[in-house]
Parts: sequence; C-alpha cells; structure tokens
Amino acid sequence: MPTVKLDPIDRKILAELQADGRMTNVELAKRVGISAPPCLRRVRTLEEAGLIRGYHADIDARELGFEVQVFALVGLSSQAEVDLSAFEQKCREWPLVRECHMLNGEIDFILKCVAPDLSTFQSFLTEHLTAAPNVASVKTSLVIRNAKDEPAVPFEVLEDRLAKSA
Amino acid sequence: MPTVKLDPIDRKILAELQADGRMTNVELAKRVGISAPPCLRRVRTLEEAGLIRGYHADIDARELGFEVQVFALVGLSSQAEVDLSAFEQKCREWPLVRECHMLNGEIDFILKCVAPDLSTFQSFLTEHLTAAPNVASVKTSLVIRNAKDEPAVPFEVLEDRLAKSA
DNA sequence: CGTGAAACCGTCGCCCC
DNA sequence: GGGGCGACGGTTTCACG
Repeated sequence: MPTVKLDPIDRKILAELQADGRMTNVELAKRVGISAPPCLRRVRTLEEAGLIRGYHADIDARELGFEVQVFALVGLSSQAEVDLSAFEQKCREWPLVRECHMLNGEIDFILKCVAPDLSTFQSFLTEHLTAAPNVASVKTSLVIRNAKDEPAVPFEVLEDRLAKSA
Repeated sequence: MPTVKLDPIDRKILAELQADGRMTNVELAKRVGISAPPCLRRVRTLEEAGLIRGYHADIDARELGFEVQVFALVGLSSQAEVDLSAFEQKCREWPLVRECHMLNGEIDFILKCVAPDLSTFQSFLTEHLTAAPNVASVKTSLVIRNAKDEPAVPFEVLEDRLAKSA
C-alpha cells in the first residue's frame, strides 16, 4: 500500500521516467496515453510529492578512472543514536563513500565505495574509515564485476501486486 | 587514468548531468561555457562512447510501497565460471533483486533487494534465493535507514587527482 | 566551435467533462 | 477534480562558415 494514491497513469509515468529520465514530455505523454499539459502537471506533482527525488545520468565510473569498487561492512562499538549519527555524518563527508546504509543484525553499516586505485582506497581505509571514532570492525570486499545494476523500483512487481489485490 | 580522453568541458558536462539529468541542453551549455550545438554534440559522443549509460528518475521506492530493502550476502558452493554465470543469470531474472555484485573474499555475491513487505521477501528468500542451485549460504540484513545514496562518480576526487598529476 | 533557421517542445490560459 | 486545445516563447537540432 503506497503512502500516496497513484493511478495507473502516474505509475506508468514513473516507470517510463525511471527507464529514461531524459524523455521529452510529449513523448512521455504519448506513451502514457494523455496529452502533454496534464502529463507535465502530473510529473510536477510527483516531483513535489517527493516521489521523484531527482534525475541523474548513469555514468560509467570505471571508464572515468574509478577502477576500484568496494563494499565495506562496518561494525560500531556503540549503537547509541548519537554515535550512529556521528558515523553517518562522517560517511556523508567522505567522497569515496557513495552509499551508506544502516542495517540490522551483526553488521551495523554497509558502505559502497569507489576509488581510482587500490592504494587510494587502502589509504582511505586505514587513515579514515578504520580510524574513525567508534568504528570497531571493517570488512571489505572488492567488486569483481557487476552482474546487475538496476534502478530501485521493479514496476512489474508493483503492478502484479495491485492486480492481485483488485 | 581514464580509458578515454576527456577535456575539462566533458568532465563538467558529466558532472552536471549526473547532478541533474533532466537539465536542458541550453542550460547545460551555459554552465559549461560553450554554445548549445557543440554541447549537444559532446553529450551524444559521451552517450555513444558508453560513458553515459542512461538517465534515470530517482524514485522513492518506499513511497511506492516497497517498504523493505535488504542486502543479501551470498556464498556459492562452486566458483566455476559456468556456475557463477548461472547464478548471475538467476539474479537478472528475479525482479526483487535490483543489484548483484560479484565480490572477492569469503562472500561471493552481494545483492541489493527490495520487497513490498517482509513476508514477500521471506518467500523469495526461501523459495527462490536459498533454493537456487549452487547457493551454499545466504546472510541477509534489513536496511534500517539510508544515510547516504549518491550517484557513482565523485567528480571532486577526479578533479583533485587530475590537478595533482598536472 | 559559433551562427542562424526551422522544427519541436515546455508551458500557460482557457474551456470542457 | 482532471483532460484537451491553442498559442507563445524557449529549445533542440540541422546545415554551414
């Protein structure tokens, strides 16, 4: 059950823009089966509702010289909220950390990192990440290859689910 | 050292489109300091070179009803290439799996998954993921919250690095 | 890379249901 | 409430210098 009410046209708009964020509004309108003005109004509404957080070019980091991708599993020694927040703030400040997710279970955080080469990453790891206050354990794994990397929302699953509940 | 040669204008274009993939070409041209036609030619070239893989709206999956995000750490019993590929193919077919990265070390794969609720995820976990051929171990962790979720390329790091090597 | 021109698009006001 | 029509200004995208 979505937090906001969306009709099938809104969902189609979201699916199309997730697949191609640079599509023109008239093309989008054609695909969802309405004319351009109401289509644009819907897009603006979805943006303002926060359902569309933004649009980003998907850039090949490796081609740009970021040959190293690493996942880091981080455990903290204190899970008090103030300490969790302090660690999250550090992650926001470290440019090599691209994602930081707080998890349940024995791992506290998972970080997705990039670096131009291994030695840059290792410097970051020893001088910043493991050296940060409250960091108890860090396990890192290099990404060998990416088998799948899709945007967050599987609209097929959403539509299936709505069809069944109807 | 990037695989392709890019001048400072190309890098600025990439940085701007990563930050706002729906920016108009004239706005982009203004920001990078050239006129619109050559700017568009550069964008097309970057797209054709595969440096820009696409453009995607960044959609709030939780608001759409995908309240559960999970990281799964997967170990396989055989690391023969044919078995690795078979597992990757399975991941591509499972819509709840949004990312699949092959890692070095004791974990073989890390998966980022989404689901509408816990029971949907648990059904997937028991009926599909752990039941798949060659899967030896699966450890899952629920995402409690996202502290950072940025696109892949930290252009600040790239520019720093180029400045120093100059 | 820039200029100019033509086609196209984003956007608004208004009318309709 | 939402959708469509028409028009204006801005944008995309040529050909050419």
